[in-house]
Formats: sequence, structure tokens, C-alpha cells
Amino acid sequence: MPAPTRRDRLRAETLDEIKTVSLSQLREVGAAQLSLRAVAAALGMSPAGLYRYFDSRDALLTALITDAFDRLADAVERARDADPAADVADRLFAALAAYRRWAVEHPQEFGLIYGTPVPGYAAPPDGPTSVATRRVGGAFAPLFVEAWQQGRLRQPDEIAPDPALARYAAELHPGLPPAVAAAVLGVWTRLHGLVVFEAFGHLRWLGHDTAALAEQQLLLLLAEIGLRPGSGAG
Amino acid sequence: MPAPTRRDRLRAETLDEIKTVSLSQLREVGAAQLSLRAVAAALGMSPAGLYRYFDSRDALLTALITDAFDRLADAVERARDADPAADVADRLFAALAAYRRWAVEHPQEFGLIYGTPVPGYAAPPDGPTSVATRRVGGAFAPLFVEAWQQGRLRQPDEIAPDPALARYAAELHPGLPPAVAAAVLGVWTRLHGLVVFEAFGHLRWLGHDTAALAEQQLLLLLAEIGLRPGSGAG
DNA sequence: TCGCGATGTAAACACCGTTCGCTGCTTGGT
DNA sequence: ACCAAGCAGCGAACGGTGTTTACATCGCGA
Repeated sequence: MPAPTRRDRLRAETLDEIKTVSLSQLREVGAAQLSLRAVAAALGMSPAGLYRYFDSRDALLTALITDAFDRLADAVERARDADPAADVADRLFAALAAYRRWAVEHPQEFGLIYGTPVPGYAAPPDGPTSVATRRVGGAFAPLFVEAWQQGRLRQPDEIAPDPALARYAAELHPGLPPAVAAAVLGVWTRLHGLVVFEAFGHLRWLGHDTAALAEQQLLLLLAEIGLRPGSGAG
Repeated sequence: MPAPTRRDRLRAETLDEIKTVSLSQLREVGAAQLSLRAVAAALGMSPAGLYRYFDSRDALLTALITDAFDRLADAVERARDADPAADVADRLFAALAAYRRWAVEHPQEFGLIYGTPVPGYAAPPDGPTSVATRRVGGAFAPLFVEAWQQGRLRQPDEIAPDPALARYAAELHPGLPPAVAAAVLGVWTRLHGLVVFEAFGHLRWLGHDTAALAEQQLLLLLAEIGLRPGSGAG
């Protein structure tokens, strides 16, 4: 591994600058209105110069997407591990709340990663976005495994065997029952529905402050799998 | 009310044609890539001509949005009322499944109405999109009221009082407990999370056929409020 | 020091949404 | 039956976009 030359360093800096400026533009005007020419102008560059760093506007957006995914996953993991000694129910609640909080505070970035997909485009299963998606889900999973190991995970009476679910369970933890994997998926998707509605403004007709409502829903979500935060060991 | 003149009829027909062509373009290339010039060309019109029917591209998209909302609500209501004599649990399952099915079969339209919002734009509370949103939610609500009246709705032990929730409950049915309103909102948002993930391809890493998984999740969703479809009166 | 590849630029291309001024045609009233 | 008014539609243009191309310039390894 050769020492990074001066030019390499400059290139890395410029690349970072481009992403920083693009991100701030994204936050202001949204992904749809993000303009390469405006980004270039803010950098004091010509529009064509950007093409030395990104093949296309889509490539730039893809980079922003994976970065945003990472920040979301970071936020969740940080909340999850803030108090490692806390009860697993409290840690899971903190993780869910962090997911919601990040989305509400960064609606543009959340929309970028979880919003309307481009019709023709299918993310390659090994591509950066797929990896990042699984990382977010993976941030929740250990807590479910832990709660299951403690015998505190309420599981549905019957669960039809599903190959995809079985594969996912095995991937999460050896010997993990598919029902636990279903719980991970279930809580994640349900959390996501609430968060999407709130972050995208589809709950605004309910009232301006939906934070209390959201927290209530999160508690109900956990109660359904038998976990009750804030009660020592609920 | 004067009889519609010939010009009125032609105008209505053209307006319909514009929306039809736009919709098919939307389904092909997505909302972001929908081009007025392409729509005009497909109609054998000049681009400027479209402006006699819609003030702007956004106005056209708004019309498409409200139409899509209506079709979604139609699909849900049709499934709900397909067998009015059926048990309420079965009818609710049918309604939820219709919501999912419509989204999966029309991802572009679903994305249009529930996807990434425009950053500056806030839908006016009395605007057509807000009305349409509530109509979709309103399609589910009567079933919850019915199940509650039959005493078959499992309610969470405790539910913190929330003014927005209380207002919503009163709006749905006089004397309805806020907990039931919370159930409506809860089931709706959770269903939505599952559907968004599936329709937007965020579950594709799980496997290609997520239909079985989705149906399973719907059943779990209903089980959580005490309803079990397909069992006479579960 | 030379030469090459990387960096950046200006100009152009094709497309976009939108506006403006104009031509006909439909319509309601005389 | 005719005429003025309004509506539908058009071509041309404007300012914007992403992207490509040909050309200059600079940093670096040989």
C-alpha cells in the first residue's frame, strides 16, 4: 500500500467537499431538485468537472444514499449501545426511538433512502444500498436474539414455515426460531410504517405534535412481543 | 345546471385523455421522469397546449395523485364489501390484503401518493390529497368500530390519553374509546410499513416471493387486536 | 526533464418546463 | 344569420437541466 500522494489527498478532499455540498443542497431542496450545476457553482467548479468524481447525477445520489444509510445505522447503534447494561427492553426502545428520531429530523435523507424508487432500477443484491439496508436491520436483530435467549420474547402461537424466513433466522443466529426472525421483521416494518407516515407528513391531519402519539405506538409495538421498557425487567 | 355544450364535452374528453396518457407514462418511467413534452407528443399536441388544461406539471401530478388515492380507496372498499355477510375479521383481512395488493401491483402510483414528498410542499389540510388520505383510512375504520361493538377487539391494557387521538376517535364514531382509534391508526401504519417495504423493493434481499411472508404478517397484525380470519368467528 | 495521466474548463447538445403572441374555431347574443 | 368574445391549440423562444467533447493545465513517476 503506497503512501497517499498529494494528488490523492486533494482528490479525497474534493470528493468529500462535493458530497458535503450536495448533502446540504439535498436538505434544502430535496433529492428531486438537486442540481449538479448548482453544486458545481457552490464549489466554484464547472459542471463538467464533477464528472471526474461521479459518472452521473445518479452516481452522486447513490453515494449520498449509502452515506445516509450509514448515518441512520450509526444513530440506531449509538442509541442501542448508549447504556449496554440496561435492560434489553429499554435498549430496544431506545433503538426504535432513534430510528424514528433520525427520520423525523432528516426527512429529506430518509426520503432519499426509503422513498419512491426509480422504476427501472433494481438495487443489486450485493450493491452498497442492499448492504446498508441489512445493516440497519442488523442493528435491531441482536436485541431480539438477546431477549429470546432470556426467554422474554412472546411468540405467536403458530407461524407458517417460510423458506425465506428460515434463511433469515439462520443468518441472524444459529438455531434461532423463524418466529423470532418474523418478530424482527415485524417490528422493523411496523416501526417503518409509523415513521414513514410521520416523517412524510401523512399524519399531519391528526395534529401538529405527533411525537407523543409516536412514542405511544412504539410502546404498543414492544408490548406485542412481550417487552415493556422502563420497568426494570418487564 | 346548463346542458354540457359540445366544447365542454370535448374539453372533458381531452382532459381525460391527458390523464390517461400521463398515467401510462407514469407507470412506465415513474413520476420523476414524467415529461410534459412526451405526454403532449403522445397526444399529438404541442407542449404548450397542455397548459390549457393544467397550470403546471405539478398540477397534473396532483390530479394523478388524487386519482390514484381514489383508486386505492376503491380497491380497499370493494374488497371490504365483497361479502358483506362475512365475519368482520375476514372482511378486515380482505381490506388489508387489498391495500397491499394494490400497492404491489401499482408501485409507481403507490410511490406517487406515499413516496418522497416535495420538501417545501405541505398539503393543505382541506386539499384534495388530505381528503383522499383520510378516505383511505376511513375505509378501514368502520370494521374496527364493528368489531369493537361486537366486543371482539382486544385492547391494550393502558393507553395514555392524547388529545389528537381523542379527537380522531370522536370523529370516527360517537363514544368510541381512544384505544380503538389507536388500533385503527396502529394497524394502518403497520400495514403501511410492510407494504412500503415490499412495494419499493426493500425486502427483495429476503427472496423473490414475499407474498406469503406478507400474508403471514397481515395475519399476525390482526391476531394482535384479537381477530382471527377464516375461523367462522375467531 | 520528459511524458503521461489526472484535473479542470469552455462550448456545445439535447432535453426539460414554461411563457408569449398569434391563428382559428366554437359559442352565445343580437 | 351574423358578429364579437372567448377558448383551444400552435410555433417560437427563454432559461434551466444533465451530459459529452475537445482542449488546456498541472502533478507525478520514470
